[in-house]
Amino acid sequence: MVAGMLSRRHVNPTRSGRPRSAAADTAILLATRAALVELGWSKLSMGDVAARAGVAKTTLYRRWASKNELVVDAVAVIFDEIEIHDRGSLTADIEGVVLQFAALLDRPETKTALMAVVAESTRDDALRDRIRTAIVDRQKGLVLKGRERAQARGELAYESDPGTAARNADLIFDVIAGAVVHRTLVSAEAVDEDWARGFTMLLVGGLAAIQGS
Amino acid sequence: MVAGMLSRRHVNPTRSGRPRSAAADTAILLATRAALVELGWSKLSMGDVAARAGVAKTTLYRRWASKNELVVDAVAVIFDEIEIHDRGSLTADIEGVVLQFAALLDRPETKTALMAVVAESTRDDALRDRIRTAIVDRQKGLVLKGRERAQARGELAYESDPGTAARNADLIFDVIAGAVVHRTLVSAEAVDEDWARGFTMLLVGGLAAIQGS
DNA sequence: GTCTTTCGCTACGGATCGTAGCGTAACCGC
DNA sequence: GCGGTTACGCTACGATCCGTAGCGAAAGAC
Repeated sequence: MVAGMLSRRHVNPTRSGRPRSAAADTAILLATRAALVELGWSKLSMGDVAARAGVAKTTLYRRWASKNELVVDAVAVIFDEIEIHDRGSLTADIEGVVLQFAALLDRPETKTALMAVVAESTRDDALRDRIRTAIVDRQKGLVLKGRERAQARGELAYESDPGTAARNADLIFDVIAGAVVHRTLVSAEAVDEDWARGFTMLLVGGLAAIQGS
Repeated sequence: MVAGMLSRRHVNPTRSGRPRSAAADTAILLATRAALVELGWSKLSMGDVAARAGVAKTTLYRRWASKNELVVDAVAVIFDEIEIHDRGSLTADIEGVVLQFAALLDRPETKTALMAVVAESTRDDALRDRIRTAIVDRQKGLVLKGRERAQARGELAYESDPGTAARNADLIFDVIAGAVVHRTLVSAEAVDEDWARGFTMLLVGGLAAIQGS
């Protein structure tokens, strides 16, 4: 489990004594997400989370050093839900990922938490690293997998230079995730199938242009 | 001035008595940006801002109801700096806007504040409206202007249906702003000229594909 | 059974919030 | 000038939340 893995920082390496309650971990993370939905980020208090989870506030601080890290772990799990299925074509694959990602961002706890954590990460390097490993890197894998499939189908050319290949993957990742996030959170409009279709058309058309160069 | 305009909500409509100090307005907004750079969002306190601005804390609360609204106003001004100059081609215009936007997001106060405010806006409709009018709508104008120029040059076709025209403009806006923001804040990598060139190539290529449909 | 660690609980100092009350300062109309 | 009106700075306050410390009890490891 991701959250457990990440929260084990302050744990004693020697395996003796009373073990930590795994149930408490999941209860805390669940309570955190629930509290985010109801209260939002700024009004979320550690005491409230502890009360909801049915644990003592001190237990909470024994596992997470700050509110930021707690929220990152609480939200990271959600992003594991996205999977890239082979739908037969690059266009269909992209549309699928876009809609899945949009569905995730449609949940109140996700949108609130993700943006709040990103905001804090602009001033906290450790937090940014945590976000990178817990969320971003894993999602970038989806782009790589989708490209692989498209190349196997002959829809995309194999990039000869590994440098440009990596740069293109990063670019595509930022365009997809960025556009969906911006549409959902800043423009505050729905990512429906029509939008996904239009966006995918734009992206696939652009990919052809990039490959030509 | 935008900030002043927006902060006049609680002011008495009758024009009598001692007027509000315009200097205090600018001093407060300046202090807010400075505090954001040094402290970040979560550790920003109203008392600290007041002290930096050389005003009483009560004065601050007389003008802004919450920390959120204050920060929106403090940051909104920055986004007015972006202008879209005619650089002769659609590609050059887009690259210019991308680099300007990236330069803005490179400032510590902008990245921190923008994301924090967006995060809060996911739970606060009034705040979202404020963001929309203060920041988003104005930027969307840049897209419209750029398209107009490209159409005049013959680089883009005139959309016959006003509905699709509006949808396309929104799409392009979300793609540009979203990709730049995501690259800068989530991926945490620089938007340099190389990246801008690659992104623009992708976008312009995609636009051609969209127009064909 | 003993040892070790976590647990829940209570209590605490410190910081910040947002508001109220007061006397003073600045501008308006007469 | 001179009341009327509003903004200002200042102080003080209750309320809330933070993060930590100290305690006895519980739960496994050996």
